[in-house]
Amino acid sequence: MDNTEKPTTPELADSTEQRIFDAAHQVFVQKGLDGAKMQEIADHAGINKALLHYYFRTKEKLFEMVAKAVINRAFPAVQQLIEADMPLEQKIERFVDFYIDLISRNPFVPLFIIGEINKHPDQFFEKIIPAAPPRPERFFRQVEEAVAEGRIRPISPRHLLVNVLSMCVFPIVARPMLRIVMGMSSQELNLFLKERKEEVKSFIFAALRP
Amino acid sequence: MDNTEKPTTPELADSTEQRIFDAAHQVFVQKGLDGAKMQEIADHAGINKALLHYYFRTKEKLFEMVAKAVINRAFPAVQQLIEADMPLEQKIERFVDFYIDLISRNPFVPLFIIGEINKHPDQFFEKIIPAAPPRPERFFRQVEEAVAEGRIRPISPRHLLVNVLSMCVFPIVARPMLRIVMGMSSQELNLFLKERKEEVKSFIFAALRP
DNA sequence: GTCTATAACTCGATAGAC
DNA sequence: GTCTATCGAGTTATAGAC
Repeated sequence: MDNTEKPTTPELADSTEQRIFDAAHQVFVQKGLDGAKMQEIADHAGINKALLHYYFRTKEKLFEMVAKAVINRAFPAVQQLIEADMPLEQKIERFVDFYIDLISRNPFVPLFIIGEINKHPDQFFEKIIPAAPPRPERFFRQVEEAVAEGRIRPISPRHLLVNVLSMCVFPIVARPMLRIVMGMSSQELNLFLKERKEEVKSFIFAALRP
Repeated sequence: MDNTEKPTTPELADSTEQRIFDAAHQVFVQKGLDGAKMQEIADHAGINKALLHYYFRTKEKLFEMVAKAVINRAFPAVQQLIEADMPLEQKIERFVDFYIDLISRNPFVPLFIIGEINKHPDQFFEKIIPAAPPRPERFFRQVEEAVAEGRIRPISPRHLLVNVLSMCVFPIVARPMLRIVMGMSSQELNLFLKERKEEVKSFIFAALRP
């Protein structure tokens, strides 16, 4: 099963360049810079190794473009929602639904970002870091207001955001580890992950009761 | 700053073999099988590349030993606590404290386990998987009892365990990503992570109120 | 633009002196 | 046990024909 979302720049759709880029995206995200081989990317794209270099010069440059695309795709989606003009409770609900869907469709992406930053911090912080990182201040203010109004119990807005993120992202990313820790089969785990949206939302709202 | 816990088999402490193993542990856990280079391990250990092969034959064998050590160090600690004879509430408190400490001292370990299972599932499931994985059934029963007694509100025991795990592990593992998402400096992030133990515990107990 | 062939290089592994 | 030197496999990158 491959549920990786592939990026598509519309004007170049189905061009050789795009096919290479999509193949590289898939392979790099799953195997990382070191684990990915140019031959494997070429095979996935259905073309010859030499063409990779014709279009992208080096493996590093190709990786750099893929990594940038991944980052610039992952963060703005979150940003939009988190900055939206919407009551706090509704925002949290939508955030959980949206984010669990997003990660489920791209289960390797968070691991890719975190792992590659750990392995190649220089390249990442020099060349790839996003132009416009999310600005969660508005969300933070909404939480503070809700606390002041007594609608929710007192809580640090940052920790709330991190708690929500953690419960959405971690179980999907850590799938293989959960199987071991909880002794679940692959099917059991899939069922379990399907229940997550509702479970996470009710857990959060239970914790926020005044 | 390097806060990686290095394993030490006492009788061999400071032997060349142990120095190599410690170096390999550090490098493999941070960079994974593909990213780690034998030269780098040799440099860390302060000896020559050839000695690595003298003591451990091949890179794969060395990796295998390190991976086994990591697994057999990570899981039993969790298992003990989760199976302990202790009231649910106290168990959760201790679990959060203990686990956040453990991961803080070994921030790369969860990522290492998850990443390597994704990249080399065969090797992992054939050779490295622990003999005795955690058995969370007792914890699950305790949760069910507490629910039945009305001490806590109804909740799926599995999801509770995963929520606790997620909130403990993810923020530390995803440190570099959090810096971007929340726009924090390195110091701010350290402070933030120090507050986590108390925040997580109060969040969980708030969610469990009947 | 795309391919085949091959050069250049990286890295794990071995031989052999000490 | 430890080192230097080197080999050989696997990969990235280039040359050159079409």
